[in-house]
Amino acid sequence: MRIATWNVNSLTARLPRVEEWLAYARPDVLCLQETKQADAAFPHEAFAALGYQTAHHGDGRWNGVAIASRVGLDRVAAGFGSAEDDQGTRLLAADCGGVRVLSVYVPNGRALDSEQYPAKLAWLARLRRLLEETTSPQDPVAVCGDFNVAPEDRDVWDPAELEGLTHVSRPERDALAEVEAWGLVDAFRLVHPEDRLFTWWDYRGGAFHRHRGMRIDLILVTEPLARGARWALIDRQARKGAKPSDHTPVFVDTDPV
DNA sequence: ATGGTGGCCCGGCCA
Repeated sequence: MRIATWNVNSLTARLPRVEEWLAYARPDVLCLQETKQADAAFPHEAFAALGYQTAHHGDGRWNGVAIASRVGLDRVAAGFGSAEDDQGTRLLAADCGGVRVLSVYVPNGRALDSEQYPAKLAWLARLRRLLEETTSPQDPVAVCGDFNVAPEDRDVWDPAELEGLTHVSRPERDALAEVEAWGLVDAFRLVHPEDRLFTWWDYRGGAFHRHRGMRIDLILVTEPLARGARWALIDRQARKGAKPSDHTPVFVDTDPV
């Protein structure tokens, strides 16, 4: 089972690139973030034409998450379960081929002194509570998405240059570690221990060609999926060419063991 | 040159 995640930075702008990628990568499940669409605008038919069922949770201009699956899509759950608890349409869950899949778009945080920064930490804590409330680390669970946190120094181009900035701060990394401590491991790292393998590069300043990026898009899996992990890849091809997202997809090949 | 790029959609926010 191939499980993928991709922050597409507007599905309206990116649909041709997503269709192209689905046709050659053929993931069984693709989690999308930053669709920037309302539910009524989501292009379910384009995915259906490629053999994928889809679910979307978005309210228009900002954020928006989706799951596309060709191995079933059941028990779809949008958000954290209550309106006041679900500001921003950043979470969607579904059962796909025997795996509980979550597509998550963690708040950016903006800066360490921003009011958005503690909100980011709180969002990650709320994600852990949702996992505790709705599933078990003994079950096959994949939490996929843009975490807006680079887990370790080997996940950024230059730790010294990022000192004092968001995505690498100790509290953010601790908050991510608390989610993982529920019973998740970073599936990409089961296969690739190398440093400086990135999933996001700023559009500005030729960052992609200068290899100035971060690995902030993660597939976190429970033990049954970790045991079955055989292969993982960050597909840099999708960051090249015409009208790319600033993120590129990552996938893991695994089956529950 | 106190910027840069690209998405939303048209002035400014967001990443």
